[in-house]
Amino acid sequence: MRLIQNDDLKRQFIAEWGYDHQFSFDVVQAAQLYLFPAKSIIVRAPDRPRDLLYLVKGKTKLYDTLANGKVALIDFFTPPCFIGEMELLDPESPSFTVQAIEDCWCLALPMATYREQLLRDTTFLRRVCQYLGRKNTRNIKTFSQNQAFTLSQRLAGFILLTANNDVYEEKHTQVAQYLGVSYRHLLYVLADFVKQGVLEKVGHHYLVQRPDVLARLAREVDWAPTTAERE
Amino acid sequence: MRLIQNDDLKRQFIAEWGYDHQFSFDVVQAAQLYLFPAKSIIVRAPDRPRDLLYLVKGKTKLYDTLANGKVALIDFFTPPCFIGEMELLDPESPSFTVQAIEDCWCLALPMATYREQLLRDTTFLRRVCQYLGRKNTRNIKTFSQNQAFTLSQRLAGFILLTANNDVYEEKHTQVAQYLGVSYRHLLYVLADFVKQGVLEKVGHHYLVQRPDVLARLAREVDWAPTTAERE
DNA sequence: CTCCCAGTATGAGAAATCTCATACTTACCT
DNA sequence: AGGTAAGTATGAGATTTCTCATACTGGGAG
Repeated sequence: MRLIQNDDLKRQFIAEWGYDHQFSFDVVQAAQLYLFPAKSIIVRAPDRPRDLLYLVKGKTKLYDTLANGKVALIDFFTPPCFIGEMELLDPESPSFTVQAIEDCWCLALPMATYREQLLRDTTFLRRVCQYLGRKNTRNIKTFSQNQAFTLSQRLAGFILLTANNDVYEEKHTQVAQYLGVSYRHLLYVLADFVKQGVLEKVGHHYLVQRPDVLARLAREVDWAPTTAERE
Repeated sequence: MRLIQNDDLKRQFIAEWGYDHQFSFDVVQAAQLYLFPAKSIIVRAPDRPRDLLYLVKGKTKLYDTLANGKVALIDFFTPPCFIGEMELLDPESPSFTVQAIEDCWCLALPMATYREQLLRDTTFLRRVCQYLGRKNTRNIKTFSQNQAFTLSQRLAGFILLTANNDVYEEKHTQVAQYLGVSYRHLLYVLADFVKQGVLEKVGHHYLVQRPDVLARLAREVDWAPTTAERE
């Protein structure tokens, strides 16, 4: 994680996603811009996040650590989107691990300083409600529709979503669980992609050779990673 | 829909679910208690709901009306839970149809009177954020886990959830879509339940003969209809 | 260094589920 | 009365996906 002291870039991100409209006070000064390099951990459960983050560029994934120590993929986020809002608002809420898939830029408000103010800020609270409500609606629609698709279609979308620089290297066990299919079947379909020349296997990861073919397969699948939907 | 003027019953419901803790002002006087009979429509899209409701007893289902006029099942609610909170908080949000599965009791705050006050009430806003956040977390976990189960297991849970007085009479087309399976396959499994004596077919609906068998099948399936989780 | 575990890998047969074709019924419109 | 659309119903064959069995690998624990 690196603090980026570039006010122009910060202002540009703020304007791009309407960050300042999410609050009733002036956050332009208060917010810091951070860069989380690809694969770095943005929030590590069970620690509580130190800042309220707002993802303005990059893709992230969210993990849960199960009681048995296993790690389960839960969800994906793309800009614009809050990170750590539940931990701020709901002291009871479990916290999850968030990892950068590719380089991620985030605007950050330190909770230690702004917690009380945020909890009293009705503009902010209403925004979070809207954000959560829409996310929920979309997730439900997405999930119930996606059940209808075949694994090769859903996997195609998943690979496009999680690959970084055309390198796909998710753990098969986690992916099988996330996509709700057996490990065996996942490997069949992956092998099939390789046979068709869509992927190339290199050691323990895969290179995406034909993103176009994957995109065509995934065409109808509405992956809809979570975003805040700028106003 | 019937207004129930029974202050004792109202107080009892308020206490049972901690309704008064969801707001920073005194709602005990302000709230009305309504009874929505089984199968009646609680909110009809695209109308905006007139009241902010809080379900305290009964089960409801939520529908979306698609562009083509078809109706899609979206979600289910059990007490305690808000109804109409998104329409209150997010003017952009589409509104959905909510129908009572069985007799439903709701506490109601007329939006015309309380809208502004609610939008300024940080206690209420924080509660809704928590409610939406938890609902989201659970939905995601539930959906991704449930993909792994076979239709007979998921259908068993679905029947238990939607049956009223052991009568199951959902439209097969809607259910197939909701559960993400083909109409054909749904009918196969239903026919199988009948053959096993778990269901009995009577005209165009089914009687649940062996809820115990359904419950056993559904045992591991975490249906988790949405609730607010009392504090 | 060896043991053991998690993750990876592959085969074979079984099951769950899908697609397509075809009817019948009911409601509603004209 | 005829026409149409949606929902219901059932069969046959094709695909998708699962379960189980079996091995190989790399890395951490002792």
